[in-house]
Amino acid sequence: MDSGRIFFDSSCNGNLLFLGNGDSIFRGGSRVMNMGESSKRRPFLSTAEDLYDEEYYDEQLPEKKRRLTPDQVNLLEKSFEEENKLEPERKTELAKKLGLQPRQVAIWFQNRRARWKTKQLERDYDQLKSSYDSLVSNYDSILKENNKLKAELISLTEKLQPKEPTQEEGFDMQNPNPTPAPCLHLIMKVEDRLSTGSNGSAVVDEDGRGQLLDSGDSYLQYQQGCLASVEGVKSEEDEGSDEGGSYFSDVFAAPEPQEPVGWFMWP
DNA sequence: TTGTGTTTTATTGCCTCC
DNA sequence: GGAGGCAATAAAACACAA
Repeated sequence: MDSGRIFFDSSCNGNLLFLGNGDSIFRGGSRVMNMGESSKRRPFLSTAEDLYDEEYYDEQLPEKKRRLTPDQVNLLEKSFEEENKLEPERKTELAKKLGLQPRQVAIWFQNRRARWKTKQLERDYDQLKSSYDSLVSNYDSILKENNKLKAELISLTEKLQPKEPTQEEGFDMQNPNPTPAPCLHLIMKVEDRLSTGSNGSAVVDEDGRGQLLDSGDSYLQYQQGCLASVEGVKSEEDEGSDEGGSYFSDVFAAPEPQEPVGWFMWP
């Protein structure tokens, strides 16, 4: 395209002003004046009367870029609200009404659509952000509830801790390494389950052999018959809550009985 | 008054559709 | 291939603080 710039004649009579590479201003092909000579500017937002007063423009010729009057903008805005696309008929009609070139009307609509899009993006962003903030706050309260339950669980665990065998009770020759009480074992597992860390899902036997028992979803298969004895751990469903899923529903979903595996056997 | 940031008008180049 | 739309950009006009 041409590197020069074209401007519409201020008087809106359809003549073009052409700024060539040398910054000279041409009107209808002949040089009128250069940029230095064009420094006379009308004040911003002249009255509509001024805008269409030929004498005014005879004195003020030529203009570079000119803002539309509030009246022109109002009419354009109204038209934009009705329909943000511009059919050729409406364009020429509007241009006539406003005393502008159809091209100027088209450009105004184009820029207006761009502004609308930017605003729309901002609105969408705000909406997403508030939605995100609400999710974060929800998550925080769930986390607090989780911690509360964990603390409760720990305190109950301590209460259930088996006493150290005393001298009086003696040493059981038949069973030198007694397994922990089944329910205590379960509590330890559930506690693992409640852990918020990413490592909380893999269960390893706690006597140091490092054998992986479970990847996180099926460890209760070893503990049939003991679920009811865990106190203080309730699913939300038990409380009649219908919001979200249950924290423990998967934990308490009793699986089909399966063959116990190897050394990990309940008495 | 002047420097700086924002808004508005307009151009340019590319893309899509008919 | 021309018309029209859009994104990116330029530049004038304007607002405002220092």
